[in-house]
Amino acid sequence: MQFSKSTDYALHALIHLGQSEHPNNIGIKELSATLGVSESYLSKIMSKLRQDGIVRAVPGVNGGYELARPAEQITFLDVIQVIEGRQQLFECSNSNSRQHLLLAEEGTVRDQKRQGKCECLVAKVMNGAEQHLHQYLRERTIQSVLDEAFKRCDYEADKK
Amino acid sequence: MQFSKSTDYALHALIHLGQSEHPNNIGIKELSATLGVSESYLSKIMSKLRQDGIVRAVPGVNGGYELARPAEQITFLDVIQVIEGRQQLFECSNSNSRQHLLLAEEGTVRDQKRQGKCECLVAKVMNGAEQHLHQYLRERTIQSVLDEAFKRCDYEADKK
DNA sequence: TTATTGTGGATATCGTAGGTCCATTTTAAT
DNA sequence: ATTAAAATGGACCTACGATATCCACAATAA
Ligand code: SF4
Ligand code: SF4
Repeated sequence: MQFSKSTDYALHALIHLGQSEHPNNIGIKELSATLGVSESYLSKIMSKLRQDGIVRAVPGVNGGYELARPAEQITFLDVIQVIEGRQQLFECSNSNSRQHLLLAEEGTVRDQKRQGKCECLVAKVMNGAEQHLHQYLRERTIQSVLDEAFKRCDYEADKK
Repeated sequence: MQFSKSTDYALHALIHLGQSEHPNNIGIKELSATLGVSESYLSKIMSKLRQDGIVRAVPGVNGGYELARPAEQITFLDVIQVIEGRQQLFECSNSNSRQHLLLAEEGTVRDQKRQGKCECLVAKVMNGAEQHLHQYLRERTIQSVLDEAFKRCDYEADKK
């Protein structure tokens, strides 16, 4: 149960894009050099981010990547879901077991069949956990990290 | 980013142990039949739970497993950590990159070296998320699921 | 003493994370 | 229009962990 390295890379890449003052785009070379990740691999990740509308990409001379929307509208949850996929944290694997009958919500058996969803007591706890996690990650954006970094920078400057 | 099937099995096994009225222990055969999981595999999982003091096991005739402590003292977090391990949700993979210098806490560089910990801005967000998740999972116990199941049972009985 | 039950090591399979390479396509600059 | 720079996507590779099985052995209560 860990976030993949790709998520790590994606977050750092987006932070770099967000902090950049350049008017022009940022190429994979610069990103690769900054993060210390191979161009080949990083480009796969950037490609995913583009497909999901997190960044824009332009090929050709002086091309590169830029954020597709303001950094304050790119949440950690967005990034994580693009890279890790959107499967649930917990997916029941044996809803046909004997035990299931005791824990599943009898009253909504028909709803389960209709929607393919499972609202048993175990899943309820786990899905609740997932919702909490998502809520937290929805409140953190690329911009919020940048803001904190700038704040800290100012503080360091003041000391001198 | 998903919990493993083993975690699923472990939770269900513990719920079965907790709900059982039997004075004697419950063998792997019964657990296997109830959950619909092979004896071989399930015994591995039970073994882990035993090593971490969640259940007690006794071999021999009429042996089996029982909870090592009351069900209200076995949290979801306990179970998950035993099965999934205790690695962090997020572990930085390139703290030597150029970018790291901008985000890491300059003022505590020496602390980082001493403790081997990383308190940068990205990790701060992710570790915060993990703490939230853990807090939620600490508040749910095997007993709390059983209680809800009983409550629902009574409700169903009332309707009849 | 013995039948029963859990333990742990060896082994197998399979999917996926992590990564590389290259041919192709797209674009801006000239 | 040409060309060089840059992103794209497919093929391919490797290592590792999740899932699972089997069996010899240890422990225990009847
Ligand atoms: S009780 Fe819930 S988690 Fe357990 S088998 Fe049924 S649906 Fe799955
Ligand atoms: S900023 Fe944090 S997450 Fe990023 S490389 Fe440095 S320590 Fe790792």
